[in-house]
Amino acid sequence: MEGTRANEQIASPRRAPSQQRSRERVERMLAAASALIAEQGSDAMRMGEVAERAEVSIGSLYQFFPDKRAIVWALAERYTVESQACISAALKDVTDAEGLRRAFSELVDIYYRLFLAEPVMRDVWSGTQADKALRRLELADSRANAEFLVAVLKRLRPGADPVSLETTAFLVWQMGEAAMRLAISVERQEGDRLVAAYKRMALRELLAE
Amino acid sequence: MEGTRANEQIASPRRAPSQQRSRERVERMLAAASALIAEQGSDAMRMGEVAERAEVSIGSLYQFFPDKRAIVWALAERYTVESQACISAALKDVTDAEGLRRAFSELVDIYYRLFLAEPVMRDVWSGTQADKALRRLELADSRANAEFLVAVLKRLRPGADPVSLETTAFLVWQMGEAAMRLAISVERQEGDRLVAAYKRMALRELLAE
DNA sequence: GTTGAAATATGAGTAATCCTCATATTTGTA
DNA sequence: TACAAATATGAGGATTACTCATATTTCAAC
Repeated sequence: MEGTRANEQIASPRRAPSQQRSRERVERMLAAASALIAEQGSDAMRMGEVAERAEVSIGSLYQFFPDKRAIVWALAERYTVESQACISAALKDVTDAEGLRRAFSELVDIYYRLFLAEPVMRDVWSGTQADKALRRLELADSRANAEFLVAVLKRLRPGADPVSLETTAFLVWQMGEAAMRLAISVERQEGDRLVAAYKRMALRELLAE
Repeated sequence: MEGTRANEQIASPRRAPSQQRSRERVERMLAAASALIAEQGSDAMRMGEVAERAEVSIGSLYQFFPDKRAIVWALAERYTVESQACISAALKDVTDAEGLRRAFSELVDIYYRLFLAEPVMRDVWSGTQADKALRRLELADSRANAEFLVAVLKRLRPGADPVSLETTAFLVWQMGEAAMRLAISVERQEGDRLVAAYKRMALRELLAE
């Protein structure tokens, strides 16, 4: 809302830290940013504050991050990589309906817990809705995750139209993210109910026909 | 991202225009804002630009809108009121499964067309994800809309647990909004498929048991 | 050990933007 | 006509993302 100019492209890192010293400092910057986001949200996070808390100068911050969004993006990427591995592992060996039911259910639980526990992730995920470049990246990511589901569905329903399976998987996946965002922004008890309802709804769709 | 301070409360209008002259000017301000949002998004919209295009001074703008978000919110409210009437009308007289199927399907189509046609609405709806105050308002609104669905479901499944119906309706509704946002941010053809898939999925859930 | 180039560090300063406020003008009414 | 309330104005205050000229550190080659 403030200095963000056209909100379109994500700039590439200004320079990758190559020395031990700078790598440590970049870690400190990310840790400081993470703490600040957890405390007050990425919107209220001030670059000067990040620098101060990381005990580096504002100039150093910009040496490695081209702009404010790049910091948020760097944090988001960590979660992305981590969860992709998790998803792949959970769905890799599913071969029947019962297996899908179990794996999917567990995956949803894991995500839900993650969302509840990590304020930074929560913030970053909400932010992706408004930031066009982040949104595109998130969609690409979501598609990649949906592919794991598609692979399972192809095994379960060999005759089905591939495009239709893609659509279903992508939609189910995005609905899941929306359900999580919703669940964490209401009372815990209602959130639990919503997540459970999403699970039912998604599985009904995935196992249909 | 810029001047937005703590992103918490929505300030009330500074003053309601009571004279003919000022009412017209406020209309011009809203029209200017709407045009600018359509062109470049609310994030890139500059208050100075709104004032200039509305041919009023920056001071006049702030006479009636306490801050930038208030303008977006004023525009959002118009859509909200309008669509609430539409939803109510569509679902009011539904009494059987086939009726629900038809009404719901039509409602989704209307919403989808609205999203496709109105860049301002699109922008505002994405914004609600990041802005906490707007988000709360949107959730309240969504709950109100879901109530219309609940009323229908209670008629269709008198024996069902009311809390469960509430949860289902609220979830289905929020999923719908997420599906719309998703559909309009991909290629038109894929968007159509996603909306159709959402319809199937939602109806399967609404008509289940 | 010296040297020099590349990497890194610094923070005062620039630019952009939201919003305020003291002041001036217009409107409606007694 | 007089006067208060409503409305209009725009220069300027306050923040904040981000730049850049300059200083320091690292490290490899000799």
